[in-house]
Amino acid sequence: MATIKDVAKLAGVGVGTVSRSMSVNQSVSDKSRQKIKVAMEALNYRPNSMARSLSSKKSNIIGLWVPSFSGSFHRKMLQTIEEELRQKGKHIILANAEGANTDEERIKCLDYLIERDCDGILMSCPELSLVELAKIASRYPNILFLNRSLPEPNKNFFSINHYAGGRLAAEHLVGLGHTEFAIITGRMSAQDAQNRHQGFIDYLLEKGITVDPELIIFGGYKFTQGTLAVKELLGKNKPFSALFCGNDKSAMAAISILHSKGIQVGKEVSVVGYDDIDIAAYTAPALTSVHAPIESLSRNACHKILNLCYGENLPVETQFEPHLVVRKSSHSVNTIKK
Amino acid sequence: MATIKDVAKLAGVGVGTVSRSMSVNQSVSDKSRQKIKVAMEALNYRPNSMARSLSSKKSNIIGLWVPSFSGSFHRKMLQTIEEELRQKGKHIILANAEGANTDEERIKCLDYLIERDCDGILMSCPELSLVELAKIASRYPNILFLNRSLPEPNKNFFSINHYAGGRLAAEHLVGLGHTEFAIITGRMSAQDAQNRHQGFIDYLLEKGITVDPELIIFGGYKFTQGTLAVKELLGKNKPFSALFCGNDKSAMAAISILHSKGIQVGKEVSVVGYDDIDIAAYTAPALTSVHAPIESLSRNACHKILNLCYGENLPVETQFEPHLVVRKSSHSVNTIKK
DNA sequence: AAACAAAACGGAACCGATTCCGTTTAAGTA
DNA sequence: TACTTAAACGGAATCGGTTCCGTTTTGTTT
Repeated sequence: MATIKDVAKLAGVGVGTVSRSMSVNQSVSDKSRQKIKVAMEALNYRPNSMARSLSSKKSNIIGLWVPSFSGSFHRKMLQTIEEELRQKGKHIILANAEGANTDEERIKCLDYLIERDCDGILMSCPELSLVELAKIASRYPNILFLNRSLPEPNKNFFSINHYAGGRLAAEHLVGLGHTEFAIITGRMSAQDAQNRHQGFIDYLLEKGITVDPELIIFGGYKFTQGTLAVKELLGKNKPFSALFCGNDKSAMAAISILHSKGIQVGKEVSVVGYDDIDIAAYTAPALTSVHAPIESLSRNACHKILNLCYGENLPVETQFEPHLVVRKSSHSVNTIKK
Repeated sequence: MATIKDVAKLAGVGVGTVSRSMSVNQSVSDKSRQKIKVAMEALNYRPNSMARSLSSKKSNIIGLWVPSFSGSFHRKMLQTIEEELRQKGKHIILANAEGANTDEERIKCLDYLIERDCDGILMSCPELSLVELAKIASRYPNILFLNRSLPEPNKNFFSINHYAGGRLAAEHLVGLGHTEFAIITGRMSAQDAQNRHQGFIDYLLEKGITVDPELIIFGGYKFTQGTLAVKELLGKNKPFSALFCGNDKSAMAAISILHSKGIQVGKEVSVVGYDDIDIAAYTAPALTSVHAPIESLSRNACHKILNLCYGENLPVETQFEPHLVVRKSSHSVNTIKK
């Protein structure tokens, strides 16, 4: 593989000139630029990214920490971030914490990214405590936390107001006249699952409605967990007319099971999901869901990390509000009663 | 940040000794090792991976090219590869070709990986022609192709025998007594979709069964595409008792739509999917599917790239046979008739 | 104790870029 | 034409590791 020296020799110029010719706004004569261009093509020259990184002290790599690839939430995030950073010529390396069940393992997973000299890291970990996150941030400055929030707004925490999202779902169902609720939550060790749940029940409480504790199943965000949770729910043999699910995957599982038991979703039971993933519009019936603006969040986090690591000056927001998308899986309770 | 020189100075040894102490099987006395360890800890030393890469001419990065993150197929692949390579201390960088619709864009996406000096590349592209792949391979030696096959077996092509998989599905349904078939395929520009389809209809042909061309919908692997395809299918108002779907996502969409139309899947209509993704066991009814051993394929491809790039000597297979997993969505046609 | 092989070691050379510094060339002004 | 100033340039120093080479130390054998 040809090096910059080979190019310089063939073009009859110094290595400095070749290097300068590769970046804009550097004073190199058109004549030299042309000679260098010819030489590069003749030698099929491609700059060595490792040498570049070493001398410029920029790896042009951003690390991305995700708790799994399975969920639509993080898939969307991954997809958006990859697109956004690739456009800027940056590369991402991945750490999937799927198998990591303890804080220690989660941090080991992070160290795997740090050791590679990423310029910055985007971390979407719903489970590490805020204390733990603070420790991490002090040890490693260029890190942003996605889908996490602090009590007071912080420029390095990008969050969706899931509490408000939970309230939106409750408001919608109460508005439809429902009074008997069931809930399938995500893993309650995760901050976002807590917030969604809390928002939901807080709104109900304000309206004087309480949910039978037996009808709250602490499930998870996976399809399979949703399946098990609904089965458990139905096993209780207690009436409910509305079901709020922690995310769309578990809502889809719920719809599927309810359907197979001959219960008509959108008529006998209203189901509301969360996240508004791509396929929510295509389930049968189409799923009413709280839309979480993951894409905006991801893009803004990318902007911030670009500002931080490469001196760009892109606009950044850190707080994102969900909104409700009403489809066919939720229906007025009055119709049901008659 | 402390460098190896700082460590050497503090430990009172040469830089060579420090470097040697970091790799096993290098002759360094226990005394020196100890002094160096102490110095490293005192300085909180972490080797600079870029400098390391430059001098060792190994980036320890493997590039991964995938056509999208959306499908379960590639998600599983990504997950397996990430796990396998991380275990070996390698890092992966991603190129998602989601938006790439032309060969040119797909190759640009590949160049994005090459420019980063990956030691090797794993590419799972179902759509580039074999000629195009050959060109790529000649330009860039350390590349393996996943889920692609050549007429004759090739050590750099890792493939699942999808043709046999298609036949398995057909054999199963014919065995159940079905004679009236409908098919929803993947995108026929993709090699694997072609093979699955060809295997299926070839088996039927051998049994003297032909499929009404109107009941073959050229759909896609996405849930949404499946939804549209089934609707189109039902719009034809032609009878069929068995439906073969190009993958599980579209099969799930089919089940959902059929169910909502009051058609009982597993009784009136048998549905067989392909891939056997994790949630296939949890749909209602549970999905009969052709199991594609993506995990094995991915692991073996990792082994091969480790052998190729780092002189390891792991066992490698390149051909993988699918098998059928019978669940509740397929049923004998005799029961239906009575 | 002498002789010798093997282990341990220090340090220079090298990997392939970027950047800084001092010099040459070109352009503009009087 | 002579002088000034800026643009263009060549090449050395640098980034932080690995590895090779020649020397010193250690340990074993006679």
